[in-house]
Amino acid sequence: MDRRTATIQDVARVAGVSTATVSRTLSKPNVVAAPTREAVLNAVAETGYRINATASNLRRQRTGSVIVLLPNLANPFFSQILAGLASVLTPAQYGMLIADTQSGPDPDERLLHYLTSGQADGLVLLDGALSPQVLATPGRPPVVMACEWMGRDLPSVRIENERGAALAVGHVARLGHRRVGHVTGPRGNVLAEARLEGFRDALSAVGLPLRDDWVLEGDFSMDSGAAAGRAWLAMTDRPTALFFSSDEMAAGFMGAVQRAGVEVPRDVSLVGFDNIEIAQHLSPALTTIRQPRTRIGVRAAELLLDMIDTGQLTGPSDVIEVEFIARGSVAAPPRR
Amino acid sequence: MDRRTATIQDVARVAGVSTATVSRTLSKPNVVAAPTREAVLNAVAETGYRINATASNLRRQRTGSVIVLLPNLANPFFSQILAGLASVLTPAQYGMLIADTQSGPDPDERLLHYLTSGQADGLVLLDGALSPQVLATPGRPPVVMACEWMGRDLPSVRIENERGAALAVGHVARLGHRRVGHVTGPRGNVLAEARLEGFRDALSAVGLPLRDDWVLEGDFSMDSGAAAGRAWLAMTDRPTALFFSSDEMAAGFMGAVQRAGVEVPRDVSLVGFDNIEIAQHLSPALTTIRQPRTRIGVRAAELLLDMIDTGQLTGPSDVIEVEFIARGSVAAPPRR
DNA sequence: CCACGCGATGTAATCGTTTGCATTGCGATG
DNA sequence: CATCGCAATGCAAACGATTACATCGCGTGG
Repeated sequence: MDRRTATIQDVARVAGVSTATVSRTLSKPNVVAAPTREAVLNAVAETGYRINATASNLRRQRTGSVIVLLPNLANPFFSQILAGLASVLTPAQYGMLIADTQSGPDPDERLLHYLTSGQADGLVLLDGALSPQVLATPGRPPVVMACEWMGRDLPSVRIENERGAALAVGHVARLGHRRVGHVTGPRGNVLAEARLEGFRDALSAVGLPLRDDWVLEGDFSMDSGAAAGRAWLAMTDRPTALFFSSDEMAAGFMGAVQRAGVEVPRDVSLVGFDNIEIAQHLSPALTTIRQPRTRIGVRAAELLLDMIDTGQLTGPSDVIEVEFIARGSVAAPPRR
Repeated sequence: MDRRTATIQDVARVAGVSTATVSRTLSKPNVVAAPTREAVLNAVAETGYRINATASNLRRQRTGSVIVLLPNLANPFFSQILAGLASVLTPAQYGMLIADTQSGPDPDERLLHYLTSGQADGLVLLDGALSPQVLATPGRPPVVMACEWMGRDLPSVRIENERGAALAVGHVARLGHRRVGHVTGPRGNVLAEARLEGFRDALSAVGLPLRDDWVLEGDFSMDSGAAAGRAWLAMTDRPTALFFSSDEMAAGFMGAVQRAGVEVPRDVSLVGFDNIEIAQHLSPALTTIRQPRTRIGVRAAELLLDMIDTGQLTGPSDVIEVEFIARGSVAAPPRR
């Protein structure tokens, strides 16, 4: 029928009112009289009018979208957080723009770019490796850190990393393990540090020694877990239980040592962190710490929308509980 | 310094030129004289001017972003495709808007919404379950289907599903397996159908019987793979090799039967599809068909940008090669 | 010497909404 | 009956960029 898409002018003409009335009917229906409202709505239906978001945003000095910055899009770890974010942002009529900090040259550069570009009403940061001082940018939009976090002054959603480590260590200690090791996340990562810290504290809380050679450095990936597995195989004096900073690493470790003939949990007990989907499907199923990633996304989005609505640059932070999940990868230590 | 962010007017004033010249300097630098250009660029630097994307888009009748519609954001399968998409869209100055078709009420409704909303210059569909007739919308933006696809008239990027199935079946047949089963993807899914078709054809090509009771229905998920594992355990007359429509299902199957004491590949051989990251870290490592998901995303984005640039609603399709990856989950069949 | 062409820049309309302010009409109140 | 208040609507100015068209200078060829 119409060659171009209908504008508010077309609707106004068809309904016999001004564009102002059309706009008001759509945004605050209660201020226009019932008959008028009906006429406008009919005209909208007749013309197939869809509000032009760009024009609306320009006039209202907003963008209608939030940017989610994450370190690595290819990492499935973030998918569920994204799903949580989307489940809040979409109903609230916000678009979710995804950007990868790794792919470009300098991550900080990218963050700065997005902060100043005015392309978003708010940012969600899933990358804790970005430097805090960038956030001093004047006139920047509200920012929420999810999952990883840095400055204590920035609103954030995080989980009980230390408590997760304590649950893991407590569990294996209770079963009689006295030789407990840890595979960390990447150096400098806040989550990794917190879990390492929690591991250390938990060890001393249950009176076990902390042996530096039993703390292996990983980077959350399966590959690094497999590397840790090979390192463990090469040890002469091995820990009997290991706590991993991520399920991925635990899975990589398990595969590596199993292929070398080691039996889990008879020869070594493993505790992961995250409860990713594969955990329950491994053989043996992986004992782990569950962190509700969807909820992290949901809460982060809620916090951000609050800040956008109120125009605040600060806001509350939220800590989400973790849960210990006992499965088959842990048993009493082998007898010497 | 400035309370608000600088506009093009501010730059024009500082540089002592008109806004038109500023705009031209930024968009087509070669048409302005060198000294003027320099003055403008200095003014831009001085004022900290950032072009207002919303205003620019309004005037240019575009949005600067593409929408990626996917069935389920929480499914890590899509992360790498997203990464591929982002790696092309971001450098091309396009924002990537992510939307989930599952979360809303009616997926078709959602698609229609995005097609008519004018919020994007193009769409990438990762969900083949959407009905084709929706795409008849007049004035819709260009659409590319990635990975899953439907009408043959829509530009798409797909992979050699049939050939993947043939590679898998050929491999196990060559090792002597004569009892080969299949675990499918969800009924109605294009990928699942193509792989099932390829499986059937491959069987008859190598002269093996197709037994309906050896074709189990799954839905790509690990859970459904584990269910298939339990079904296999309950069979009195079992296939000795299985081809799975996804690695997830193969992993779920493997875990389930291993926990029941079955040894892979001694008792049963498994071939997956996708080559997800975990495949090489399982014990035994999973033999599978690699599909380069990042490249799927890259190609889809390239096709879409081409269509946007040329204003075409049609375009070429692309088929991406798959590759057989031999690992430890396949061996000769057990002796009877 | 004049006209013409061309390169560089300015003027102003335009994209499609939203919204402050003015206007209108009508019932209520003094 | 004049006035006031209020609800409903219209008018028109933004929002900040892009770009068709006009203008201006200047060099060049007839």
